[in-house]
Amino acid sequence: MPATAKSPLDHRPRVAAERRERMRRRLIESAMIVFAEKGVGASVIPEVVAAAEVSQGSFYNYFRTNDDLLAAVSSELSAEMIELIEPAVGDIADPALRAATGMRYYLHLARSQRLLARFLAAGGLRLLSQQSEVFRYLPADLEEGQQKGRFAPVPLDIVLDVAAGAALVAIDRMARGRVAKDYPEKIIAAVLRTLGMTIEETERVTAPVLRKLVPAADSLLARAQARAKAQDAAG
Amino acid sequence: MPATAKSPLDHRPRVAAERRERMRRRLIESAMIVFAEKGVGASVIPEVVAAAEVSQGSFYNYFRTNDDLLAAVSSELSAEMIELIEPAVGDIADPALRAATGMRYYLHLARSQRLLARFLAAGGLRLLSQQSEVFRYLPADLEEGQQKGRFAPVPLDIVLDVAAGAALVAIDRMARGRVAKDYPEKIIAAVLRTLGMTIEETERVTAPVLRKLVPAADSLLARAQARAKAQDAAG
Amino acid sequence: MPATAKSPLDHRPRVAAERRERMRRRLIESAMIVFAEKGVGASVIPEVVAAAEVSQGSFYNYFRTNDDLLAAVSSELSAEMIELIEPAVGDIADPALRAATGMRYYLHLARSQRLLARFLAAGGLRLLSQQSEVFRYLPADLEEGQQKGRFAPVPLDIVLDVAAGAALVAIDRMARGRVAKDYPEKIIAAVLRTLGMTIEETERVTAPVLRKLVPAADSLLARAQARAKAQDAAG
Amino acid sequence: MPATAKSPLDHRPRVAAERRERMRRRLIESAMIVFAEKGVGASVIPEVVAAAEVSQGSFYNYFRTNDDLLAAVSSELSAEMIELIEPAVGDIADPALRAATGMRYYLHLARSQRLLARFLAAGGLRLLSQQSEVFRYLPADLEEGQQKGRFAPVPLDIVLDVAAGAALVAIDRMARGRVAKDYPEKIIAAVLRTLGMTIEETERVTAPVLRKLVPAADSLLARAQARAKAQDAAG
DNA sequence: CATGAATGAGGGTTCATTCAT
DNA sequence: CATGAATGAACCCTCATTCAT
Repeated sequence: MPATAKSPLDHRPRVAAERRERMRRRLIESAMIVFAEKGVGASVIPEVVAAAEVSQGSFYNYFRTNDDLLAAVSSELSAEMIELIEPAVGDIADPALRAATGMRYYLHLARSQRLLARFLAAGGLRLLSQQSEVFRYLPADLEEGQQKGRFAPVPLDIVLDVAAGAALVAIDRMARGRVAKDYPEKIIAAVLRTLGMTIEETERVTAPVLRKLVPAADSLLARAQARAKAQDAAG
Repeated sequence: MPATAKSPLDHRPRVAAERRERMRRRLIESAMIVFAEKGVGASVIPEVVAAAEVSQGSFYNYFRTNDDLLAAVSSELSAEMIELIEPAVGDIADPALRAATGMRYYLHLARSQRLLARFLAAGGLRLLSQQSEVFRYLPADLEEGQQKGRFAPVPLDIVLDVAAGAALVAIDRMARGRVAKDYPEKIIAAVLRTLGMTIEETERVTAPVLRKLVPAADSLLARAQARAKAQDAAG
Repeated sequence: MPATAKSPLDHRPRVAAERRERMRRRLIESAMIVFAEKGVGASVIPEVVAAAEVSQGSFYNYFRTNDDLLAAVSSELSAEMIELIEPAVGDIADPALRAATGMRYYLHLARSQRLLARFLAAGGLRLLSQQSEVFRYLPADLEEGQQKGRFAPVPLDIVLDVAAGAALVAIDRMARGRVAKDYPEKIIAAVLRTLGMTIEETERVTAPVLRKLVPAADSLLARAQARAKAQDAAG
Repeated sequence: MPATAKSPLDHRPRVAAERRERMRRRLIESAMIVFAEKGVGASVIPEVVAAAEVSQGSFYNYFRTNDDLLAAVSSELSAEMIELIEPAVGDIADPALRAATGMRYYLHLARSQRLLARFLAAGGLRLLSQQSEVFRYLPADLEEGQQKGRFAPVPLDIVLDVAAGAALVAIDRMARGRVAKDYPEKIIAAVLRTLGMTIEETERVTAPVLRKLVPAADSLLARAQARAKAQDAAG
């Protein structure tokens, strides 16, 4: 068949695939909201299908278990966060500044997207492993920083544990209520001190003004946040 | 009536109260094990009554909800941990050494008592607030240390968040598998570095040999751990 | 598309709705029988699902509570009774004769349908309010009769209370055992005497031969009665 | 044993029997209140023992089933009502006046004792048979009245059914809310009309002022009513 | 594929009753 | 006899999952 052929057999599957994709995204959005509300261990399927306005039966055409759904939300979020943050930090030369900035973006994202914070806090330790996507860049940055003498020769696996824990508690705090605007910077500065940086140095690398990261309009982050807000306003 | 004659009204209620107390402890032990296995959000009552070999109905003579039970386990554990650790650190004069030693004991306890680690990890963020009993002493130690110039003038609330997060992740790691014997010391040293201590100083205050803390034979810690081991061996 | 082609979207929902309706009726039938046996305050759901040969879970797709179910049975019965009786009395000109005949039909229906009597007796005072549907026409008849001088100027609200109570006790008696064929007439005559009618007059208006009211074959009355009889024969 | 002997063996059993009797009455009081609140079909034992401040186990030393308890309350109430009403009507010569006055006292008692009304209404048809104690005198009065020509030659069993039903509905109405002071008289007048009395005659026999019947201070009626009121005021 | 009713397993809870003390 | 803990049956209800249409 020539590439230019536009038979119905070409058209129908495509629109079907698009419909399928839209439905999947609707389910994931709803799931993120429900997980954030009820916790990742809860029975969410009924609420998710209600929120997504899909039939019970259809759900199983897309996901097989609760955990499937959680994994889908989680990996989609990871990907979107990386896509937002990576371009903003990838070309920073100084590894210390790069690590600090990446973590600042991460926490500020959670701070500005309350739903994201609530979802991540709800996931807790359980998501830390899957969220490792987000921490993908940190180990390399820390090693490079250490090799370049920006950090003291401390054990980096330990620092990574502390950083993960600090992020988790920080996100939980932000999920629960408002925090000061520079709360993320203070947390990150503390983490950087575990690397042996001086207080002045930590202040310096957490000082630069960040860009405002705004999720694409059709992203999970944007859509779910919008729906959650509408819901809060209504209910 | 001679003074030595115990009236039945003195004896009967006492043995009844003792029986009741034993039953309650059996349930709490079982609950700790089941929570550690299935998570604190799960529906544990059926498994708890099975493990305790009690009838479903009996359970409700002691606890009304899952959360009641969790709170009971949690507060009993808190109390026992404090009772173990506090005598061993209470009379340390140097606040930095005191804080470091307290945290070391806390993590080593979790390291030596795998069940405890699994329970605390299962509780995650949700238990951090209730476990605050354990962190009761830390804020005061940090403030005293800061006033005495042992720590840099960093924001202590931030350090507390980082410490909590670090402990949480450390406990989770210990719950999942074996770690090096000095893993707790390395975590604590990292936390102390957030207070501006030098690396040498952090090594010094995490160096002293600790006593071996051993839970009383009739404590929740000892009994549950014993039962969990027996269970592992059997099943 | 030709006009005769029924789209699947026309057919599928219809048969689904029909199946749903059949299921609902099965449950209501079973409920009427069980309520009549065990009383309207009892826990009937397990027996109803057993009698209807449905799963427990299915029940909750149709009714949420015991009271829901009772209300459904009750209102369906009310509607069916009105549908049977109203055509037979609606066009009687004399309000006294109309009231008397309506009440006679009501009691005779209960007399010929033992299950109905048992259900109504089980409901007792609790159903009187909901059964008010059945007594919908009585107040108007009485007022009209009073205005036309057929009845003495007695307080009608009082007469209505007495009529309701008399009907209740009569139904209870018929539910418990056989009564004479003219028992309803005697009860109604007594009620009419509270309106100041003479004995001769009450005999006159309760004398006409009534049609035989027979519930439609697919009505709740007919189906439940048939099932109850089959059950009695079997058990 | 001479009548003057006062051995301990004479004293101990007596106080024991008195204690037993007091406890029994406490349980019956509580039961009357709980039945009135929750209905006679409900599970009342837990609430009754709580209200009576007795242990669960003790309950079974006094009553074996729910129905036992209900029968006890019912028969005690019957006896007390008869004891109150009978002396006030027993020596009325005219059987019509006697029947009317007896029924008036009955309804006025329920009107002034809200708890009594609520209990009787809760019992509904189920209590009518046991309450027949109360209706013990009515059949004889009616027959005597009929023989003496005070009533028309109507079937008295029918009148008794109507009277019972009227009383039931009247009591239910009084249990639910306030009614006019002469509501009982109007109901009774209507019942008397079923006996063929003229309106003027029914008014005459329901006109006499009644004594105020007041239950003895240690009666079930008085004590339960007092406790129910205290409860209402408190809760 | 979408739908939504049907299912049955499982969890939560109450309650009548028994029994050791 | 009083007590109150223990029991197990029974009830209420939710939910994941399947399947006919």
